[in-house]
Amino acid sequence: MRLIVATCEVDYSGRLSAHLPQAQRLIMVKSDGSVSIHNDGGAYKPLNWMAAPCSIVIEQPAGGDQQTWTVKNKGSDVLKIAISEISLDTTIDLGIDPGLEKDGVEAHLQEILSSHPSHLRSDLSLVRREYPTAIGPVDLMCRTDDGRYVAIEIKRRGEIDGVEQLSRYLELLRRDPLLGEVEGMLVAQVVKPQARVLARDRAIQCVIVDYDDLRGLEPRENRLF
Amino acid sequence: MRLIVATCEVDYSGRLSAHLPQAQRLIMVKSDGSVSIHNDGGAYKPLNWMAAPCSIVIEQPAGGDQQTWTVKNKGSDVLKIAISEISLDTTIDLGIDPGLEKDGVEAHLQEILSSHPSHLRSDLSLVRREYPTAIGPVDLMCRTDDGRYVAIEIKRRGEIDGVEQLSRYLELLRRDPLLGEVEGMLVAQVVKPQARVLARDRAIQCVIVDYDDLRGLEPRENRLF
DNA sequence: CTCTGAATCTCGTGT
DNA sequence: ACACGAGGTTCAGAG
Repeated sequence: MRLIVATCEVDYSGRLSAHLPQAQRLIMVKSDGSVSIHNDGGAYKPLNWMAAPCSIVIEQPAGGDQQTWTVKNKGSDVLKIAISEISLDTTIDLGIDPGLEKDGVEAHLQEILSSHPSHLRSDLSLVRREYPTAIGPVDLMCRTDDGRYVAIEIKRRGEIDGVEQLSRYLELLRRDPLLGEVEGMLVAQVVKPQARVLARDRAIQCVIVDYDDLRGLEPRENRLF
Repeated sequence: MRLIVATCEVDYSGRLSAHLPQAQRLIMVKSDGSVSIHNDGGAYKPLNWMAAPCSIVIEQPAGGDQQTWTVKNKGSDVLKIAISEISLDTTIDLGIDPGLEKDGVEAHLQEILSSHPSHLRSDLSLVRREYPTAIGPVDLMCRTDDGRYVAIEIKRRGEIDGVEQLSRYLELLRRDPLLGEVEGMLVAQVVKPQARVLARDRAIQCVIVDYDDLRGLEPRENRLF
């Protein structure tokens, strides 16, 4: 990884056109050739960047202290960086990274709830996870004690898209005479107001779950915290 | 901005739990207090981060060369960084950034097409941009030579969500007796196959536009390229 | 302020 | 390779 802090001016042309006036910024060049240009604020997203794979051509006019970098990728994206007044230029080999270990996203919610569908409604038992339809799998398919099917969509946050998605599944599932009148249920940690209204309009039940509560349902094992 | 290259081990707990085994990485601390931890590959997204506003507490056991950083934000997110073997530690004041100037996204497409609706279909003329409905504005409302209304949704990429969005608008617009039978049209630079099928099913016309062609429709002015 | 939708999104997964 | 969905998304704009 190469880190350069310098005064620079940047032009990007590709999926959009963008320009950065002259200012001091950090230029990060990763070992895969990707380049990103950071300012000293905002979140982690750089002001400009070029993702790997890409090629870097550096031109240095004889005698001048200014460099021009031309970074191109396979497509028609071009990043031009004019660099002057370099105040840091370091290259360090970081080696390979062992990678990030994650835990606690939608897949985990689905895993827990598939073992405890009655946590959602007392009369439910699991038919199967990832129940297939022609346009994709329903997260959970359950059945009530008196034999009605309930299609369940699990989201971290319940938004309008989730309701639409479940609606499409329901439309297909209800064409299957073996299933009969399939109910719909949207499960999420929070449900946005617009999604709630749309769900109500389509007779889809919304259930709010608490992630910490659900973790309590799991068999105790090696948890990080 | 402070740049540290060091061997570190990281734990994040918050909306999910994540762990980074010990390895050499870049730790970037911006002047707003935000922290991000980068490896030497992948795109610009860091392996772990904490967005501003947040607080950093640094503990250094007496005599040891290891530091522990605890970074917390207002919520319950916590980032713990154990740092050893520092190979770079630099702080540079970058000053404020004049900011990014963009050009060429969906808004620009809409702007050009609102001036040239006949580019989409020869019989169209503009009624108004951002035509209001109860659930949000339609990008363009046009009218055919023989007086029928056409609601147009403009996207950079036509995906299933865009069709759903336009469908909701159409459902509302068609309740208005003053408008009569409103047609739907999805305009995009590319239309994904699933979106195309759904659009066809709902009698929504798809139109592919080429951004470079459209720029040619604009009055020539100061273009970057 | 919150909420909504776009993004040069990035990143995983499955076909 | 491409398509699709999720994200600790981030970001800008509107209400």
